[in-house]
Amino acid sequence: MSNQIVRLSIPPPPLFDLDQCLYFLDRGYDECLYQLEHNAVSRVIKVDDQLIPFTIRTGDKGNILVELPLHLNNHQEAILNYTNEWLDLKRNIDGFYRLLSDHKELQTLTKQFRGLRLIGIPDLFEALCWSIIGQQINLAFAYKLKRRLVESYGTSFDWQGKTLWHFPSPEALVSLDEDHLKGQQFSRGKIKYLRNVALAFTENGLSRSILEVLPDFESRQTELMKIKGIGEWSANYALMKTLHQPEAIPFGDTGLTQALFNHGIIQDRKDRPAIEAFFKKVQGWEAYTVFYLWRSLSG
DNA sequence: GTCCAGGTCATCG
DNA sequence: CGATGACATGGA
Repeated sequence: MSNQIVRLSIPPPPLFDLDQCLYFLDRGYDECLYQLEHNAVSRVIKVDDQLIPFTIRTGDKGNILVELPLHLNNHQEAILNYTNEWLDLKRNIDGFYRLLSDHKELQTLTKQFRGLRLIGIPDLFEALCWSIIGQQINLAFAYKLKRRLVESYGTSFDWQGKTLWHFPSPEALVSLDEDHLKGQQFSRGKIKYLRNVALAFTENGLSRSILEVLPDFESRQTELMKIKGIGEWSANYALMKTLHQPEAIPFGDTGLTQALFNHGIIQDRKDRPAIEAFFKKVQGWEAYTVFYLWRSLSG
């Protein structure tokens, strides 16, 4: 009955490799918002307050296979839209590869990670909260904190023997329990900032679509930085991961400066003018460059 | 114990 | 404006 599955096959766009994307998703961190198996990833999305589970796996001939429960078949389109956003399937990244090929230090990335797409965080609220959680702590710890937040305030759906979690809603985090989160090793600062972000959504009407209507990168950045706790790094991180805004560069990011240093592009990690000068050379593909540089950190 | 980690804010000159 | 310090907490 309800455990029957529908399978959809998506032809892959040029310069796309699902295995590269899955490999990026599986860097050894304790991720709680999707579950990886061999050649597959499963998660839930929310449509009109209903949780819809699905799995993306590699099919033959490089095709992308999307699976969903038969009784939720009416949500096919929402799942496909989400998949397109999440894995950035609709973008022609020819220009990016041409640019990298011309770059002495970075051309190796086009071979190493061929077909990798900018894996996004389509939910703006989640991206902003994740940026706050990740501020100034190591990633392993950040994932631990995120799991605690999600399992305390999020929602879950059981499918195919898996419990799939969805990130908490702004409404759920507005009324978060400060002492509880303190006991879960959240700092006072992070707790306050998370609530500020939640309030921006519930009280001030912030949303992804509000942001999209704004005319340019700077106005979106300014809008996000009105929130106490969202600085330049967090705003740009969210714009990069949620809107795939090409010119979003998370300045100050330790991973980014580390990677630029590793590739011999900068000598001094605090030399912002040198970093800006480098990114001028990849104009239009800054976010993609950042993403590939991050990828280069984990082998 | 020390140093660092996918920063941000308030407070100075 | 740019510099500086406070904040907070686990992991190597």
